[in-house]
Amino acid sequence: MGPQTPWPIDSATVLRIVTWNVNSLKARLPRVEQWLSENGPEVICLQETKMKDAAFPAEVFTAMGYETAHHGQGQWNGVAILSKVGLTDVVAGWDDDGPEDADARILWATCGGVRVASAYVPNGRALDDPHYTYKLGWLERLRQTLLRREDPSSELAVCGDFNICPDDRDVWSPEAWVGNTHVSEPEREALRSLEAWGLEDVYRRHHKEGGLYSFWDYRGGDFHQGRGLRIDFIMATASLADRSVDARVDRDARKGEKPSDHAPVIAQFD
DNA sequence: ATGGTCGTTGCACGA
Repeated sequence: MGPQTPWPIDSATVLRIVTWNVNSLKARLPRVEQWLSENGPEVICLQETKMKDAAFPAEVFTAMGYETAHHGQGQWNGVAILSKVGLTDVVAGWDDDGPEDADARILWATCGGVRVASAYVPNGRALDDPHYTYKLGWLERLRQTLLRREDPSSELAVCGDFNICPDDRDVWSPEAWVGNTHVSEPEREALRSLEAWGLEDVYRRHHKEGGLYSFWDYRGGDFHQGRGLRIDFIMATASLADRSVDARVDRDARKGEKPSDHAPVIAQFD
């Protein structure tokens, strides 16, 4: 299935939500523009834009029919939401009473009646690295934000790069990843805690088998060797997840000239 | 995974 293949077939489409870590929107703009012109999802969440708000090419997306919101900082992080079905009530960052977070990693907006977050969860780097503690704290802060501000019975989707493999099906070699970030029990427990609040991994609802990934390291020919991880999710509340009719990863977007190391994850809702 | 690349920016670090 190439990006030229119509998906979904047509007519019944009400809402398609996409999440895509683009690993620099500046470097990726030609690929992102091309992909949007071929796929035209109603809502797309981007991560790792790696630019300041002033550099965000809103006009490119406006010309394609999208309203946009961007929360960036500069050379690292940065998240965006593009929507063809309205974009209101934008919240950039945490907007709580907690400590300042220098990293631009989360952005909220309401699109077509759905509360949407674009999230770039910290990588963690290593289990003994302070960044791993930051990662777990960041995930708990997300859970607290959901508890305090959002209603699990509403239609809501937290979309993004979670930098966690929920279980061993999501890792190309669980043996090779023992002792690493992305697969540790505290990270997996943090993800389960978000599920306990009321979120569901929409892709996993529709695809139960292993070996289905959304990220492949640039190094070592990992993509062509099939060495990937599934770490990018559309996490939806039950009322929204129940509307989902399918989900897929566009592996073709990982091929070709100057690809991101992540592929877009797409969920379709009736 | 031993590392193997690509992105930022600068001569190193993050993923």
